[in-house]
Amino acid sequence: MNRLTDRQRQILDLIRDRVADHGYPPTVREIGEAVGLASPSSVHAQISALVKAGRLRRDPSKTRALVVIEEVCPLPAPAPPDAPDLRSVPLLGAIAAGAPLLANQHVDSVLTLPSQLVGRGELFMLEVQGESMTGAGILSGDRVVVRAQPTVENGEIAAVLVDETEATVKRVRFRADGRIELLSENPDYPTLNPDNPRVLGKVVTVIRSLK
Amino acid sequence: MNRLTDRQRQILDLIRDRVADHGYPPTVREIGEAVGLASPSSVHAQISALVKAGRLRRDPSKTRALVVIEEVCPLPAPAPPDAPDLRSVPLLGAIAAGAPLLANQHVDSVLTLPSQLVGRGELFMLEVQGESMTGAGILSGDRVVVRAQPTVENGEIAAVLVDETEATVKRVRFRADGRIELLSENPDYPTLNPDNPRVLGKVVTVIRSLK
DNA sequence: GAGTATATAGAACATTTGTTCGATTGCAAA
DNA sequence: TTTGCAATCGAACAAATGTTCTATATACTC
Repeated sequence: MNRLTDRQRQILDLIRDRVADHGYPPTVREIGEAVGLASPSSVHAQISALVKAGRLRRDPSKTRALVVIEEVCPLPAPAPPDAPDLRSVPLLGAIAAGAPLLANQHVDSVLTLPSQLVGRGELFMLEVQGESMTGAGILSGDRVVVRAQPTVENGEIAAVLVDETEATVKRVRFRADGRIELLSENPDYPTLNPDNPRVLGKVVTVIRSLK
Repeated sequence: MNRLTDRQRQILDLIRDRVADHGYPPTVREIGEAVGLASPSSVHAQISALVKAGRLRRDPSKTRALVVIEEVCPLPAPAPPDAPDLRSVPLLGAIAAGAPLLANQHVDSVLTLPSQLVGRGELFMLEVQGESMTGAGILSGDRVVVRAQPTVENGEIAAVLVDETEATVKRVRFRADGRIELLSENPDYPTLNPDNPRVLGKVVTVIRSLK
């Protein structure tokens, strides 16, 4: 990622300051006045750059709706040595073809969860996209904790790799002929009969954050 | 000085919440939507009353420039410091009539969850019974993490005490006449119009363990 | 030099937003 | 009943505000 320019850093600091001082963020023109930019469009350009750099969040078509995103300290990977009954569960992003599942570059973030909740074994987390499992109470945006294991029982919900690229969460059915069916829990979505499915593991927990 | 009306208190809480949640205060219309006032002028009237009561500061001719003036009060003990970013969330069992909510005898067990997931504030957990919220992806047996707060925004899912005895999880709708409707997310279940509902808090997280 | 990218300015526009005004409703006091 | 008050709504308006477009200047590259 690119470094921020002095002016961008100045703007970021200003917003932080104003929120702390006044309780609400400044407007585009207020920022311009404070940092010496005469045109709202100039500020707008800088803001957009900051948003693209991931340092600022902006709610479109709302006024005064800027939120500074604080840098997460790079945490050299101290991987807090799981307290007695806590587990560190990595949230995996895109899963590249064939790559070892838990390679570090896939880890988006780590959540510490009690083993009471997620149990034992090798764990990882996926964010569910799409509505195909709403019937089972798994909505788009939910995160599922998966226990890595090469197979599951008939009818269990699992994370499955199809096409060697994408992981989906589906209910698994083993047919007598040895093929595997992936059932959606939503009449609008089809049942999949993938050619080379690979079971990544069993979904043991569903977690949803409500906004 | 006059006492605040329920609605005024609700608006005050809402602004506080929004600043904490989003980083910037709501607009007049957003407040109206959240507390069940259809016209910006109604909200405007309430805001003016709050300003006159000294509970709110408003910068004239600025948008979204509301600042809650906190009552100076005897800091209620600064909440036991959990580990850095972990929160201990008690699972509450039956809630007896009128008894203080977090009395120890109600605590069934405690789950340690990352504040990344559950956020700030006073938290507790309930186990959902019944199918009334399946449409929102909340199934019977799920556990919900609730942030204790005296009110929520229109349309949010909350834990509400009805009949002073039982806590239910429902979607809350504020009507203009001041009454509260509790909406189920399941056509087989009715909408409730309880007489003396008490909002216990907002549902911030849903957790399900699969067998 | 020409060409390109970046930063900024200025004007114009569409939307958001706070505010005002008049009308309506419900309710309690006279 | 009438009167007054408080709360609300709906419409309207003016100001604030985010965004877009075009233009200019500066620095850097080839």
